[in-house]
Amino acid sequence: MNRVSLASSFTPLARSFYARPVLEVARAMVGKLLVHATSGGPLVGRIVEVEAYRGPEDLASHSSKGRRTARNEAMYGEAGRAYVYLLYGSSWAFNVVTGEEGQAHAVLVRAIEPVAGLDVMSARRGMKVTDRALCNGPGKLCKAMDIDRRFYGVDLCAPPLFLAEGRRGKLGRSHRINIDYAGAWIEKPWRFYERGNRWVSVRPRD
DNA sequence: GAATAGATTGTCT
DNA sequence: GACAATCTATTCT
Repeated sequence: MNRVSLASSFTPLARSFYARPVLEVARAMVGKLLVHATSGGPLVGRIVEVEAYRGPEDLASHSSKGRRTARNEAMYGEAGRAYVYLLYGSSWAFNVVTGEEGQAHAVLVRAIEPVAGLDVMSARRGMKVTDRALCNGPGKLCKAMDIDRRFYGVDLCAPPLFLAEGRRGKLGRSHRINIDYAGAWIEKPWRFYERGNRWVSVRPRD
C-alpha cells in the first residue's frame, strides 16, 4: 500500500462522536487512531491514554470557575475542534473539544502508540522508533505528530488532522497527572488508558 | 526504574 | 513577576 492510499483509507469520526458528555468521549477515545495527513505521508498513532477536563467546576481545567480567555477560547467552541496550547514554555498539548457549544469541556491526549509514519516521528524526536519515550506524553506526541499552534481551533471532522476508528484492549482509569494545584479534584478518576500498553506515560498508582 | 533539578516562554494577575 | 494539564539529562538504586 502506498502512502496516498494509506492516507485515504482513514475516515474521520463524525461530529456526533464528540458532541457527548466529556467523560463518555474520553473513554471512547482510547483505542481510536489519531491521523495527521502531511505532505510527507500520514502520521498515525493509536490513542492509549487521555484525560477529561470539565469546567467550570473542575479546578484542574483551564476553564475552572468559568474562566474564559484568549488562550482557552477554543474550549467554548463547538465539539470536534482542537484546543492546542503551550505549556512549560516548550511543549504543546493537544485536546479535543466535547459536549455542547458554550460548555468548556475537553479531552487531553496524553499518549499514543506509533502506527504509521514511524520514520518521520523518529526523526522529529531524535530517537529510535522502539524507544518508549517516543510518544508517551502530551508534549512528546505533539512533537512526533507535528502538532502545534497551527492547529488551534481547527475542525477535527475533516483532514488533515482527525480521529479515525480503531480497536482497543482493556480500559483502565485513574487519577489525572500533574494537577497538584487542583485540590480535591486531583482524586477524580478522569484519566483513561489501555491496560498493559507499554506506551502509556505514567504507570497507574493502583 | 525512580527521584531530582533545570530549562523554557506564553499567559494571566 | 509568577506560574504552568512537561521534558530532558543526570544521578542514584
